[in-house]
Amino acid sequence: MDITSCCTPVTDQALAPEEAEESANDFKVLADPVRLRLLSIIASVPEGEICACDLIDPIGRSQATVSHHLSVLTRAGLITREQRGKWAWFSIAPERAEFVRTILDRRPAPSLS
Amino acid sequence: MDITSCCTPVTDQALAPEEAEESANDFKVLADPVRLRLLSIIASVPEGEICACDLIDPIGRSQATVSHHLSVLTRAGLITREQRGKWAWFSIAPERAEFVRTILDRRPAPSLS
DNA sequence: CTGATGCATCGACGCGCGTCAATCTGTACA
DNA sequence: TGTACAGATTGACGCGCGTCGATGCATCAG
Repeated sequence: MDITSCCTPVTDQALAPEEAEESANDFKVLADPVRLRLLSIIASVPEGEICACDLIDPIGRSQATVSHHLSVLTRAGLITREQRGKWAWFSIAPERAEFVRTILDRRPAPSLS
Repeated sequence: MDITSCCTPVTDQALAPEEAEESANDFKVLADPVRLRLLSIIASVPEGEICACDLIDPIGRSQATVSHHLSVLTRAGLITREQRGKWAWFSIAPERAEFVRTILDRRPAPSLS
């Protein structure tokens, strides 16, 4: 099917209100610069994981704020948290690695704004 | 490169704050259920375009609100607006059709929440 | 036991944004 | 002209969320 042809529907049917609500909630998780930067830092460390204490300085926000965003990302299933002694270690959720890579590739909606 | 192997960085380097800001702004456009429903309705009409007057009822919001969201989507380059007499016709921006299809496929972040 | 440290949680604050009624602009038709 | 209608814009309101200081809860060292 040629989607570039005239008068061809891009999708087969409209989203139900509940579906739209869910999708919007998914995008809300990604609609914050601090969360995107946290994702990108975690995704780029060679060890594959990083301690929460090493995320506060590069982010430049309070410890409470960083902890809040890490909790949002964890609840969304994008990262995983592992307590190790008094330190919390975070890594990209393995089954979401490909998705996170796509997100951080800066190709979600090029030439917007 | 095997991204599923242990200790392999998912991305090569972290996002700059400005890049993160831009990406977050892109996602903010999609982080609203009304905008997603507008996109999906416009994308699913067989004619490939639809009058603004035919979008108010199915959305179930005021004319002002629908107009506002249409303006956000237009400014983001996701849809195009064409004035025809007293009516405004909207269609999915051709160069974004593939992107919009991906968005509406409900695969942005499956099994979230 | 005691003090120090890492991190989550709480309460409060301020800003941004989705929403709507009212208004304004422009087009169509008589 | 004058009326009717489509739709963008404005101003105001309320809620959600990002933010931070303060506090609580662990763990570890001495």
